[in-house]
Amino acid sequence: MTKKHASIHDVARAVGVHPSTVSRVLNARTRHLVSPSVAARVTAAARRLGYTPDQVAAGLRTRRSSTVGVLIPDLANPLFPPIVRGIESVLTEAGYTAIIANTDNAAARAREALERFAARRVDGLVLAGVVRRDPLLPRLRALGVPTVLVNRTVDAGGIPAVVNDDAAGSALAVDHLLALGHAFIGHVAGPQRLSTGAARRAGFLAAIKAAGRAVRESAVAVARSYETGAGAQAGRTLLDAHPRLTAIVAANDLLALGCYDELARRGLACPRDVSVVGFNDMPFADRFSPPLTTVHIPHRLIGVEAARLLLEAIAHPETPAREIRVAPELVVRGSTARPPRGRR
Amino acid sequence: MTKKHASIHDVARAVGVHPSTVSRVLNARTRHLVSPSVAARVTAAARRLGYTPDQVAAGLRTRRSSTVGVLIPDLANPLFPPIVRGIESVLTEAGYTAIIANTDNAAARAREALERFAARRVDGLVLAGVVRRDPLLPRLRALGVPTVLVNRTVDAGGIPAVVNDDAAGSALAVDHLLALGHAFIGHVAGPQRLSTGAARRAGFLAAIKAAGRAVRESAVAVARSYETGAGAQAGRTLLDAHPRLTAIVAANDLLALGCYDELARRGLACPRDVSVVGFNDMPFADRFSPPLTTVHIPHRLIGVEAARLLLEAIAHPETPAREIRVAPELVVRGSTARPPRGRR
DNA sequence: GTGAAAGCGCTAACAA
DNA sequence: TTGTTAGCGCTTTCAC
Repeated sequence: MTKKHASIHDVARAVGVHPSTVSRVLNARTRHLVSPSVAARVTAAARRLGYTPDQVAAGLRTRRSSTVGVLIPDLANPLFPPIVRGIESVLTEAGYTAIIANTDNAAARAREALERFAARRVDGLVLAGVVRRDPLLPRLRALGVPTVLVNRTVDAGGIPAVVNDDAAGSALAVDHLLALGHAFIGHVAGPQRLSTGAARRAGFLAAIKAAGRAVRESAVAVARSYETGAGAQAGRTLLDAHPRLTAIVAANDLLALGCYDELARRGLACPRDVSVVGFNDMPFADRFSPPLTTVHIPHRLIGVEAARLLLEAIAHPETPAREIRVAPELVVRGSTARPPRGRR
Repeated sequence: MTKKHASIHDVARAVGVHPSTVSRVLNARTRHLVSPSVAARVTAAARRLGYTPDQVAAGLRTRRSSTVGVLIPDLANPLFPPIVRGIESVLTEAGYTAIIANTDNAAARAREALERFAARRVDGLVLAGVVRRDPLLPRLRALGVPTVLVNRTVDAGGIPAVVNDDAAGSALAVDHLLALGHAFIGHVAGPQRLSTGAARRAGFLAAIKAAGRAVRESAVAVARSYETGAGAQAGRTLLDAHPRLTAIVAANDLLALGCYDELARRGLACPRDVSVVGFNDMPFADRFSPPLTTVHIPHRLIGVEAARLLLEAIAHPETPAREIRVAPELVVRGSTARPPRGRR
């Protein structure tokens, strides 16, 4: 807060009019209630005095903070900036200010952040990092703040959400590999406590089945986290169990990168020996070696839709929750090719 | 803002005590003024009623919003998330909430964001995207809000700033190339209206000179922006003018990537024919093809230092501005090698 | 150690 | 069309 902002009172005195009149002029919804000449003088005085309405004080009175809390796991994870920008763009447009907090996937930090949001009386909440059975749920319900989930969702339902169509994404990856002639495809799955991990895994299995292939549960290795190291380890498990595997669908790009590492460690070439498909299409995935074939998710759009849903929920709190599922697209690059001869 | 938060008044009534007493208990600085027994009952009632102090209302009274505005060009630029996280971590620790706004390098959007910050009565400002002669400067001064610059700085001085030691970074890159035996090194410079572009360019020239080599201004091509395409174009200019160049220092990693592209277009191999050094060490630079040798900047640390400086400025507004320069490090990877035979 | 009262800057209901 | 008044939830000075 700075030295001394001019107040509505200062403007009123300068014009020789009552403060409420100034308020009326400044508020678009009530400006027509004041005579044009006075309005003009008020506007002029406000500009001359460098008057900036105190939005916080206004919020105290109107009981709306014009503020939205955005909870994400980690801003430095390349997945989230586009989502946040999408959210922010529509929120700003609507006169809201987004407040961002990182949880680093720690439940305790998420809880603290939620309490800070509550202390600021946010008008709404966007949660980008929930787990399927999120411990925050009861507190959320108690708070009664309009909330939208984005990117990941919860098992319970009842909260509006905007997510990628993960099953469709897995199918895109599997069908691409099948079309290339791969007969034996493995899956490096993400953590199953996350909706993305579970949905991509289920989608993978369903797509294999839909193609009339044998579904072997052992062709799926679950990674402990969405990080490169975990991907390498899961890749190793998979390849140890099935040396004749010719393709891997990874549940995200980092896991795919881990698979790259494990393949290199074994002296296997990608895509010559084993094809790899990622998930997310993170920035610069086209610069990897080899350039990564991956399922592109329109992250910014997901953020935009989430913010719109939230504005809706704020305006009409009783509207039943709905889930928006956004369609992903396959981006074919250099990490997939036909399987080696004799392994089709 | 949600349905009905319990207020300090509710707590007071529950305990049968005056609201001011509740306030005293809740405020660490005045708690000792109230008897232990009453304090205990107040605390219990507050917890039972689920009372969360309204930080906004408190701010109205104390004239401190406990809020800091952070202005960045683009959150989706991998440079900024680590800086923001660094800022946020120390600000949160100190009880402040960061509000982020993106400018997309548009002066008009920066101005709007600044006004929104002013309307929220932020206690401080962190600006990450200033240009050397920033048009925001006069308005900033008028606002009188404690401000810290980060990552880039302005020519005028007088505002505390935390930046990378760009000259030192350029020297690191040049010396590395010289040590490898390169005799003719070019520079793809960043936009000169940005302090980083100017400082890295100056540092490059100075390092060449310090090594006793001829300084040719024409060995520098200035890119229009810090984007891949601009890097490719500048690289082309450079290589057209000096086909015998064996190494390029790029003013950031994206420009380096552009150089990769231009080299590929010419059928030149990196690092066999031409070595390339980047600047920033962006995430996954080690995954590029070839893995990028680059000047690592401790972005998170820079954010941390900036926030500390801001807290200092908020606490002691009259402290003279100082600039903190953080030391970069060279990370040698696969994009640099000895020059081709006959070109040393 | 506790209560009373004023007021931060604004909006909104009611009067004139 | 304009003025009056009350109060959002909190902190702080002053009395007791």
